[in-house]
Amino acid sequence: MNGKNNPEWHRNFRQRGLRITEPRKAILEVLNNTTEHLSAEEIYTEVHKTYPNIGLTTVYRNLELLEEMGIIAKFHFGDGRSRYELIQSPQKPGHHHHLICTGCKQIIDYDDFVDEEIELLNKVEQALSAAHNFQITGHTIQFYGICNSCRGNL
Amino acid sequence: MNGKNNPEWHRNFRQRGLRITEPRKAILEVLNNTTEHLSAEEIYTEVHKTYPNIGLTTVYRNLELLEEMGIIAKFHFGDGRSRYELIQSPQKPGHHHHLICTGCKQIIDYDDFVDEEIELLNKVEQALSAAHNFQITGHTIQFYGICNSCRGNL
DNA sequence: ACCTTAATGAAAATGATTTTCATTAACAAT
DNA sequence: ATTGTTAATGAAAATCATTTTCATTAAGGT
Repeated sequence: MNGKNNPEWHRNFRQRGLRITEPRKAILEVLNNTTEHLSAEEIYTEVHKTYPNIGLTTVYRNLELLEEMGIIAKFHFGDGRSRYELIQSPQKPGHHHHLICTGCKQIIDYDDFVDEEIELLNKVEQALSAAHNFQITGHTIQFYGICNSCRGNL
Repeated sequence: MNGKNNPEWHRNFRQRGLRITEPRKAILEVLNNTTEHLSAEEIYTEVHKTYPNIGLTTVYRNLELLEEMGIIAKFHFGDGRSRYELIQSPQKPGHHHHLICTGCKQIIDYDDFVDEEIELLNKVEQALSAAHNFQITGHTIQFYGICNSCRGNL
């Protein structure tokens, strides 16, 4: 059901003594096949189609797990719910950032200038590490705005 | 009680037909005198000391209002509650970004490299505006990491 | 001092996420 | 293949931040 990359996370899980379960397979399956930034409930709804027994709690629990394993990233786009994205998605560009329409809430992945952004981020990261004695683990860059069609609706 | 900058927001409010009320004065007073990034409840608690009649609802309502008036900014630092900061704070550097410790949740305002960051952000902003036909209204840059003492606690 | 109505506060409602707990099912050992 | 251990699950209840409702209060123009 989800091709050759199975072994990868299987091994990853087993090393930690974690089990390969149907809900886990189904959740990763959904994440693997979307270009969107799904919320827990949206993932639940999607998984539910092929695995009707799934519980929303299980989705939450596994998203938390996957996040701390570094397999998915959790985002806050200002709509009051967390959204999740596979860090290595077959459906997406590599390192990208997000552009959010505050009107219709659509989220656009962009990677124009990301190289430059990352270069600067690295520089800032080093400066901050040194100045504040932090071990930097991640960053967030987002742009907010109003898309073309939402502007029309004003 | 809060010096010479009163007239400023008073005028601002009155122009919109909004009233100058005790709760509003008290909330702005608190925001004016902190270097922290307070949540609604923290603001409520603080205001409550000098104005015990304040309601949490009123705090939320006014924070929303102040945000849409462009007087305060609302942030999400990943601890599940919104946090607020005066955009022009007498207690803070001008345009700054945030460094968050995921251990103890402390938030550090930094402005090293902010000029460079902003320069790049402007460039990206223009590119994104053009490419996606967006009218960009804001951005978020944050770094996450683990501070020195939290690293010790691991 | 009076009126109009914006603003408030308390309580209830909502919505996302977490916790609890009894049941189920992975999978290591047999 | 069968079994035993215990990680994982699902349902229901609990929690927590935020929003809504609605009757009351108080700004501030008259």
